[in-house]
Amino acid sequence: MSDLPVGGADQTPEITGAPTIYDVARLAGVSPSTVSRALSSPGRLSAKTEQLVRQTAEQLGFRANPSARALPTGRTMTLALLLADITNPVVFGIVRGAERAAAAAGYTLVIAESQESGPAERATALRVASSVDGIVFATSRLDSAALGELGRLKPAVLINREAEGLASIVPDVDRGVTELVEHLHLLGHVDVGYVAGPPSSWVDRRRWEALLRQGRSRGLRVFEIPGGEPTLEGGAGAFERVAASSATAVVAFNDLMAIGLLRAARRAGLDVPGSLSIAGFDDIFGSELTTPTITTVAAPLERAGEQAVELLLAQLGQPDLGTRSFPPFPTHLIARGSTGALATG
Amino acid sequence: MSDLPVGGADQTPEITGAPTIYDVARLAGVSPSTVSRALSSPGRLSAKTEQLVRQTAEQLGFRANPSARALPTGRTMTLALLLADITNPVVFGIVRGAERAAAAAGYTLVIAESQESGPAERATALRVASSVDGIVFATSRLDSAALGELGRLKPAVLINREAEGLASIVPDVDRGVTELVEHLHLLGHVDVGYVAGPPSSWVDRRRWEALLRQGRSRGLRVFEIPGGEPTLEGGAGAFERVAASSATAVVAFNDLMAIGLLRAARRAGLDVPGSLSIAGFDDIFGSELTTPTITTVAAPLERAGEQAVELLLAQLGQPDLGTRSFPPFPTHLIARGSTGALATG
DNA sequence: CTGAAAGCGCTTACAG
DNA sequence: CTGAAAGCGCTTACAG
Repeated sequence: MSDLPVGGADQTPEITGAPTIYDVARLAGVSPSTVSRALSSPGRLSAKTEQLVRQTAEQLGFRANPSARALPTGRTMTLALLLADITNPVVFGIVRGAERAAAAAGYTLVIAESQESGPAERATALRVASSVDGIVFATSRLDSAALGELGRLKPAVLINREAEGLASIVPDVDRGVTELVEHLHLLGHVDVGYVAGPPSSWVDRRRWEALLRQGRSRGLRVFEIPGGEPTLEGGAGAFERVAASSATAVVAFNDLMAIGLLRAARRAGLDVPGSLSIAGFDDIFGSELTTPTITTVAAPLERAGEQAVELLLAQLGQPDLGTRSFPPFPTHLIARGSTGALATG
Repeated sequence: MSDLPVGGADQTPEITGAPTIYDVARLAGVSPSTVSRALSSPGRLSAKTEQLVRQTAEQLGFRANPSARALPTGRTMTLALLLADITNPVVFGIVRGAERAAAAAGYTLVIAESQESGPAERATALRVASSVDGIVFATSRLDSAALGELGRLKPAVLINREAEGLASIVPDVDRGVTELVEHLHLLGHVDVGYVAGPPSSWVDRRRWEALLRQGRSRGLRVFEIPGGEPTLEGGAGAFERVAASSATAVVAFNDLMAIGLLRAARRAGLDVPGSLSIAGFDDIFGSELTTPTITTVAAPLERAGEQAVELLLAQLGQPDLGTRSFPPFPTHLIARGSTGALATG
């Protein structure tokens, strides 16, 4: 693109565009292979030659062409991160963690959003697959079969999701949910509703199961309330159903829904937590801003993003790691203002 | 990567890894050049041949290798989006818009964050430059000289920033600020403080200038109050200085700071807006969640992200568009609860 | 309209 | 330790 106007006095033998290893080789008086080796397999040349080549490359402002490098090696040095919804604050931590880990390893991160649609997610994965060395699926809306197919195409790691034969980074949901259940129990709640997330969400099922299991073991009556989209609107939309239920406390699939629910409840004149306790998951930006603040089960998502990339990178080196997974990452309760004892009266 | 176990019965002449145009050519009984043409320059072959090649490619699950394509053409079909801080909700809209526009044009988007550091941003730009066809700088912390240098390396477009010789997408700050000033004026405020953002932020200066200009023309006394980081913490940290000033209303560089300020004010027992009005910029997720909700100057950031990519794409086709820019995008006031008249007494 | 051939900028056995 | 050569998978003038 940066085509310098041709025809000027040539200080250097006619270099158009970016310098190549041939330009470096000529100037350094060595062969192109030597330049390649000096730059990409340090330590395999005489220190003197390597030094000379490096200096010459530096002087010329040489930068290896990634496409040219990728062609013979088959390694693009690029990773993809697939997200269901980039505006969901829950992905921040993941994105930042993944970005950092990728950059630290010299990899570039491609981020693609599929706006909560499974088919779109698959199409995106297929589209980016050929330009990357591996894929991290965060908040995937794909079923196991589709994920398996994509996993055969490229090394892949899942976050917040498990699927046969694929490496994954998942939360230890029970840990945080146990704390949450205990918290609600101590506050005197017995009827606890779970406002469900998208049917295609793997964590939604894990959260529901954990709540059901832990709730029962504490003698709570736990039941499911249909949710809808995992958004503010989805949460608000579930309010009618929550109000119609016997629940004195509800746990929403995520904080976005919990906040939506909270706002709908307050608009309806309900006292939270006096008349209804509300809790969520993820501890997103915003959960601490509401009145009352949202009680939530948090997880180290930034760390999860980092680990997903690290696991993927390890897999690129040793394909047999394809199935291995990190131990589940811990979750914990952050008790805030939206949960409390029922106001007497 | 997906090396099928070798040695099985070969239905097709030994295809290891992904199929290439040679595999398609062999199966279709045409030359590789013909396959290439059929797939990348539709309409230049007989309809019959093109159809045949397409079907064969489909049947084989052929996907052109982007690196191999990029090598002779010099086009990577990839764009980069550089962000100062990915956790700042203000970038959501930009990211989503840019992502959508890029995908629509068949481009892949690389997203890189430089965590509010100018040098890191430059290093990142240099690093990704060789793998992309162009760069969008959103919320850049670089000075004009650095941006100019990078702009000579690759086509570039700036969002929320102007720099000599570079295309940019900037807000019409005056529009929203005029509304804001009028709003504050009507509420009876005279002493208005501006809590400044980062010195390296171009929009920070535009916001301050617009506020100063519009404020003066309405007879307000507008003055600057040192801010700090453009974060919740930065806003909270400025509270002491705000309280020590004569301001009855403050406008913060962005909503993040406005929210931080609001919370610090309330912690200090101040009535907002009874004793102090607070406004921000950007209308981020969260501004509507606080109590009171945040009055803010909003902008169509998603549209801006889209336009930035469209402008960049246009530039790739016609390099002379390098300097041209879209008209400034409109901004407008969203008056909410954090601004009001001073409580009497 | 289609094929043969050269070339994009690297890497990497293969020799020496 | 270093060079010459082939090859990665495409595209694209150049012929016909």
